[in-house]
Parts: sequence; structure tokens; C-alpha cells
Amino acid sequence: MSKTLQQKSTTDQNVSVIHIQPHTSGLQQVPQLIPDCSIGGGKASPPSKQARKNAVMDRNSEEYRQRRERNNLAVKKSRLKSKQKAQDTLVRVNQLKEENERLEAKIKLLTKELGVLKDLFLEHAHSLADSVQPHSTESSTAKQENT
Amino acid sequence: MSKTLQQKSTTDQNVSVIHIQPHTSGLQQVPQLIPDCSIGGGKASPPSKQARKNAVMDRNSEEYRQRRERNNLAVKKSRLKSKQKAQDTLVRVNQLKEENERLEAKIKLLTKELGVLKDLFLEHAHSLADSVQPHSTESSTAKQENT
DNA sequence: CTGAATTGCGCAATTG
DNA sequence: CCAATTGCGCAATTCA
Repeated sequence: MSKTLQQKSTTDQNVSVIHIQPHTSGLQQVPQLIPDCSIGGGKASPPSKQARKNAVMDRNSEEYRQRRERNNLAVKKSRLKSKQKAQDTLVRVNQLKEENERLEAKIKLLTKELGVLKDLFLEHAHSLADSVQPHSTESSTAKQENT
Repeated sequence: MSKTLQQKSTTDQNVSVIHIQPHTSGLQQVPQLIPDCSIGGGKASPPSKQARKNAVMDRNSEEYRQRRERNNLAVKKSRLKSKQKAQDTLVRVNQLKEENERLEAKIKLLTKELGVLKDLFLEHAHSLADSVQPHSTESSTAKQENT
């Protein structure tokens, strides 16, 4: 029942993996290094970031580590958010359930009240009928149920 | 808005990572190899599975690979289940919302009916009052609201 | 103890 | 380019 019993070191650095060839294995051979796609082309390649992406990017590169760390942070954030939302949904379900019970109770009450009033009405009707024609006790015993 | 555009290779094998020191880095130095904790001790170590666990377990070991594969499968299964449940919860929310609307509509209807009947009653009451004492039109105009 | 199920985490590909 | 998502595998734990 423990939820938070994992805490490697927060600052990563303990993973020390060496993804030889991370993913790209039998799918899309990433060009190991692209000399210079646009030598005298358009606007002169800004720094040289495009190269890094295609050149497997050193896993020791500071650039790389910074990116990874930022992404890890983003991932954590995203997952937290996701879990929060899920929990909120569960709460919502409970609220709706309660609301439902309240409504059903109210319906029950209203239905009961309605029944009482209708009965009273029938009695009155009978009284009136009796006072007009003191011998009719059969055609007015029907009741209505609303769905 | 595309959801499923990731498909490395399903059969793994493309990861080819080499977690030098997987997790245990600054937490609990796993003894690289335990000679024989209980040499002439208790009951003689059964087979040799205990060793494997403490001995970092070769990442090339078939034992290891099989375990990993099974776990990966279990993980996938578990996550699928988890997502399914989340989705079901969302569906549940919608069902409850609809149910709520139905109930509220019904309440509205019942309330209206009740109002009509009550009005009829008041009229009758007035009629009766008029026929008995033709000059009392103030003490019976109150209405009741149920909460 | 054993194997399946969960869970936190980091990686990489995508998406926005 | 950057942050947010998402599928995935690893390892530690928890369950059964």
C-alpha cells in the first residue's frame, strides 16, 4: 500500500546507461554524420544544431544532458497532471452518484405527495358525486401513473 | 491528432541498451558477487537462484532475457488494463450525467403536476368556503414549497 | 519462495 | 526550438 518508496536520487546521474544504439536499430538508420547539406545554400546554417540531431548526438554532450533533464522534468510534470485528472474524474463520479441519490429521493417524495393529493381528489369527486347522485360507485375508481 | 504512430519493433531487441549499473548507484551497492554467505551454515543454498539475484545477473543470460520479456509483457498488459479502466470511468461519468438530467426532468414534471393539483385544491377550498361563508378571502392563500 | 502485477523513472519519437 | 505527450523497457516492490 506504499505509494512513494522509490527515490533513486532525483538528480538522475545514477542511471548511467550506455544506450549503444538507442532505438534506431532495424528501422531507420540515422545517417551517422551529415557533412554539410547546404554548403553555399540558403542562409548559412545557424550554429550547427541540425548536425547534432542527425549525428546520434553524444550522450555525454552537455547539450544532450540538458535536453534529457528538461524532458524528464516535463515527463514527470505531465504524468502528475495526468494522475491528478484521473483522480478528479473519480471524485466527479462520486459527486454524481450522490447527486443521483438526492434526486431519486426527491422524486420518491414528490411521487408520494402526488399520490396523496390524487387520492384526496378522488374522495372529493366521490363526495360530490354522492351529493348529486347517491348511487354511483363504479366508474370512477381509475388511477393514473406517470412514467 | 494522430495517436498511434509509434512502433519500434514490438519484439524489442531494438533497445540494445547496456545499463552499466542499472539503478543501484548511490543507494544500496549491490554486492557484485556473493561467494557463499552461509558456507557451513543452515541448509545449504538450494539451487543457485539466490546468487543470480545478488550477482547483478548477466544481461546476456537467457534467464535474464526471459524474465525481462515476461515483465515487459506484464507491464504492457497492466497499462492496457489501467487505460481501459480510466476510459470506463469517463464513460461512467457520462452515464451518470445523463441519468442526472433524466431525473431532473422528471422532478420538474412532478413538481409541475403537483402545482396544478394544489391549485385545483385551492379552488375547491374556495368554492367550499364561498358556499359556507361567502366573505373570507385571506386566511387560505398560503402555499407550501417542499425542499 | 515464485511469478504476475504495479509503479516510478528515464529515453526517444511525436505532437502542438 | 521548446514543452507536453505517449509508447516502451528496466528494475524495485507489491500481490497473490
